Amino acid sequence: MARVGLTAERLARAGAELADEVGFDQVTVSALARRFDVKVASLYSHVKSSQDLRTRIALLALEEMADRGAAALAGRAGKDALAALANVYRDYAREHPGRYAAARLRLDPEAAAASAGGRHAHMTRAILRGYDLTEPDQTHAVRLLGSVFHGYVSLELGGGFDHSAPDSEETWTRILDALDALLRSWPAA
Amino acid sequence: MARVGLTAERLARAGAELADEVGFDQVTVSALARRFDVKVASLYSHVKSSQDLRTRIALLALEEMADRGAAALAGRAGKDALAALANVYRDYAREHPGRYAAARLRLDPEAAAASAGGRHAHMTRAILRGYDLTEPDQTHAVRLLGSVFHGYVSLELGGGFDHSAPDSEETWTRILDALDALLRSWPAA
DNA sequence: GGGATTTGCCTATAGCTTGTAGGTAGCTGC
DNA sequence: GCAGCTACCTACAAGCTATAGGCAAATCCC
Repeated sequence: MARVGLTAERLARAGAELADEVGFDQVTVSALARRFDVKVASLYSHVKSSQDLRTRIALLALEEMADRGAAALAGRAGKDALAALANVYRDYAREHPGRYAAARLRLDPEAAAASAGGRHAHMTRAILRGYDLTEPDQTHAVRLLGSVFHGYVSLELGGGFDHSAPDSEETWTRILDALDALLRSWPAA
Repeated sequence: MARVGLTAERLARAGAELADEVGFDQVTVSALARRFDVKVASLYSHVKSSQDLRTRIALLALEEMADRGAAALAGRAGKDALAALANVYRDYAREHPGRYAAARLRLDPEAAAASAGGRHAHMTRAILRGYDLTEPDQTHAVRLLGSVFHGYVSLELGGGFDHSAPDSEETWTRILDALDALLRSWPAA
């Protein structure tokens, strides 16, 4: 009875890979067991449920994205920082569509609190230090940026911009320009 | 053997209701059969597969949203039109979260072509007639608006803005103001 | 080193879901 | 009123989630 060395950690990582290969909603306990060449029931010693597995993958993805974001923001400010963080999200989503989908999973409050969600919000606020916004406008802007990043990436990943000109790359650049301009002259209430 | 009067149409409608009640990804052929008090296999005469059912719900939702959008846009222009269409999406998503999720389903090209997707793009372009944008900026703007609408609604629905001030209502208003301002002074390339 | 304990993976089982094949009862048209 | 179509049925196969209980490998401890 050879021991493979399963842990919740390894399962989450393998689940993340699986998600990128076959899509997040195709990640099942069964598929993961097959990948480790192990019986399904064995996984339940490490993971509470299918939902628990998904949550772990989501937390992993959020953490990875936050790490990349932090690295990208280091030493940058203003529009430079804006573009850097935006590209982190977009590139991550294109490299790891399954993980990105996982990161969009609705977490229960407890998991959300333990997640890297706070780091993400913090990074967006850091960007806004390069612009002249005070509360509550800063929060409005944080939410706008979050919406655009997530919305664009999600539509692009869904193939929404595939078959029409101009190409997505150009639009992305121009949207970042537009956001920069908007933040520099944010309209008063 | 009482006949219930199942049709693909009725199944899609009931599926949409079910989605709003329990979430789109909880919509199963089995659950729908229970709802009609009918055996599961009976549904397969009307619907090719679980995927087919989901697609029909998605098409229904896209159509409903497009109808609402068209009604809201009638007689409006400029910022008025912008806010009207934006609110259609947001309100629809809040009234019908399951249907909204369905509308985000990735459709195969054939289904996409037969969907109301074209009407949605057309409506967004109609709004931009109130602003001074020429191609390719108009397309960039269409994509930006789509991203913001979808992104914001999606984050809001996910509870992202629930536990922090200011409330989502205010942010939404200010984002629409900001988009209007941005479209009026869209930065040159 | 060897017994006790913990831990990792196992078999077995039950319930739920998707999907197919083939049968039967009810409606429709003539 | 009966022929034929259609709607719904039973039966079944296969896959996924989840739990219970068992055996063996690793680890602890003297």
